[in-house]
Amino acid sequence: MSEKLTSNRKAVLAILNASPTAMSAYEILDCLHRHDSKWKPATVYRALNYLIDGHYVHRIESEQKFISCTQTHDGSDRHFLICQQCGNVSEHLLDERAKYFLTALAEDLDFQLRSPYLESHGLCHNCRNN
Amino acid sequence: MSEKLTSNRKAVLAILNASPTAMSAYEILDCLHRHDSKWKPATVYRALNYLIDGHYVHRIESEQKFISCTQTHDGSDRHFLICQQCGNVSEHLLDERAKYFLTALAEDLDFQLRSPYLESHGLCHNCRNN
DNA sequence: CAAAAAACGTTATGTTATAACATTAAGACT
DNA sequence: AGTCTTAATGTTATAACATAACGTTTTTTG
Repeated sequence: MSEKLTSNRKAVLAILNASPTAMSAYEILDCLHRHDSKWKPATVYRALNYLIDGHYVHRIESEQKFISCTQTHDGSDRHFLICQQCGNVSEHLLDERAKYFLTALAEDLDFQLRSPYLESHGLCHNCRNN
Repeated sequence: MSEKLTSNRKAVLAILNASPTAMSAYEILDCLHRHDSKWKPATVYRALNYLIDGHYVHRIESEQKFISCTQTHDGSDRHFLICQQCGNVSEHLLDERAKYFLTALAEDLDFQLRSPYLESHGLCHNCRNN
């Protein structure tokens, strides 16, 4: 859990840790520029890719944004709930029943699912109740 | 079903109709340039957005690509199976059971699903059996 | 300490998508 | 048909997302 990160990677992760919403790489870059103008897109993307490989961070495919990981896991079988109103993203693990269901649903269509994964868009608890 | 399309829209749709795999807007643009150099990105995107609104075409969110629609429907409750090997995309409707399952899965996490929708990545029948 | 590997800095460029505004084409109503 | 209106298009520019390539520095390790 606590291998140590280089300062670049730590800086990028710190920004994502402080954000409940997913951020684009360039939003992260803007944030970093407040402290230091040295940052360049490639540097941010390199840090992000490392953090993603290590499951410190996830990429939300449907939004091309990044969010810090809040779960202990091996990187698969995730379920992201993305609120369309406030932008908050919550991360959950797909349970066995859900994994089975998704796998079987694909199987019925003669398709071998790579690995169960879900991104769901809608309204979070707070936004639903105004 | 058969309102008539302008020539730009017809041209873009014809290209997608001829492709079993999803195409990026710029791949479509390259195709169109073989016949006429007049095409510009904005023209292609305008046609695509119109075709998407009319459910002639879908956008595959996880790939930022476009595919022609093969189902009759109102635009919701789709399930796309995207083959990682050959790139083919097949489109299906989520049945009531699947819609219920996905909605309940979100509901258990205190989240109100916008509308059931799935993009699944894996291996299609052909690629699985080499 | 020397060699190798990993990370970083930097520049450039590739890819995806839309804003803004002028012009043309199409439909609708006397 | 003529004019008014709206829809579609052409065109230019630029925003937003992402990586290639290559040289340098730092870290690891034998």
